[in-house]
Amino acid sequence: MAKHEPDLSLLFHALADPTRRSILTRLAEGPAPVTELARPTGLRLPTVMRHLSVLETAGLIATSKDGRVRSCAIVPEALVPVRTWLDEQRAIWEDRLDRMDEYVMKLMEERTQ
Amino acid sequence: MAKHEPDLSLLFHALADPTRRSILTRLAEGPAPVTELARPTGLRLPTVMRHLSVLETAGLIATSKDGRVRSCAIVPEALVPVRTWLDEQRAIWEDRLDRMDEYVMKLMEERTQ
DNA sequence: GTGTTAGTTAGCCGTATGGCTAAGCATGAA
DNA sequence: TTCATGCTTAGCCATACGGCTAACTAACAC
Repeated sequence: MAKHEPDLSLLFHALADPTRRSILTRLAEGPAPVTELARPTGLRLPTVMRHLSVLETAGLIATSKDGRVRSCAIVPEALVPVRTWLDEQRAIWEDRLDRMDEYVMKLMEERTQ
Repeated sequence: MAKHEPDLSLLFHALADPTRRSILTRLAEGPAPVTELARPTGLRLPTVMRHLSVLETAGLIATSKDGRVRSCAIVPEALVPVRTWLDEQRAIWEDRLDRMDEYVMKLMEERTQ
C-alpha cells in the first residue's frame, strides 16, 4: 500500500514480540543496562541487542553509554501514535454505528406512521 | 520468552502491516466482500486473502460466505487487549513517576530543614 | 599489564512473511 | 449447459526475523 505511516508499522512490529514487550514492561519501572535486561529473557546478549535496536529504531526506547555500560530507558510518548490510531479507528466505527442507529430510528418512525 | 499472551503478539503483528491497517480502516466503515477490499490495495487476490486470514486469525475481523461472496466485517472489541496492554504499560510508568516525585519531595524537605 | 566485564560486530541457520502466478472450484446468469 | 465471476489452493521466490556462536573492542579492577 505504501502508506505514509512508516512509524506505525515500525511501532506495531516492535510490539509484536513478547520478548520486546517484556523488555518494555521492565523498562517502564526504570532504566536498566543491557545485561540486566538480558538476564530474565534467557536469551544471548547479541539476540537481546537486536531486540533493543528494534525498540530503539521504533523510538520506543532511548539508550546512552556511560563507560562500558549502555543504559536503556523507555520513551513513553512513543506509544502516542499507537493510541491515536486506535482512537481514530474507534471513531470511524462509532460514527458508523451512530449513522446506522439514526437510520434504524428513521425506519421505525416511518413504520409507526 | 514464551509469555502467556499469544493473542497480543498476533494482534500487534496483524496491525504491523499498512495494507492490513488500511483494510481495517475500510471495514470500520462497514462490511465488504473480498474483491472490494482488494481493489484499493492494488494487490492480487491471493495476497489480499492472506492478509485477511492474518486479520481473521488475530480475531480482528470475522467473515461469512453468502453464495460465492465472502463478506468481511470488523470485530471492534478485538482491539481491547491492545488498549489494555497500553494502559497497563502506562500505569507502571506513571506509578514510577509518582514514586520518583515522592522521593524528590522528601529530598527537598530534608534539605530545607 | 593482565584479566574480567560489558558491549559489539559479523555471519550462519531455519522459519516466517509478503508478494506473485497458475490452476481449481463453486455459484449465479444467460 | 455454458460461461463469467468470486473466491480458493498450491506452490514459487526473495527478503526479513529471531535465534545462535565466535571473535573483537573498550572500560575498569588488580
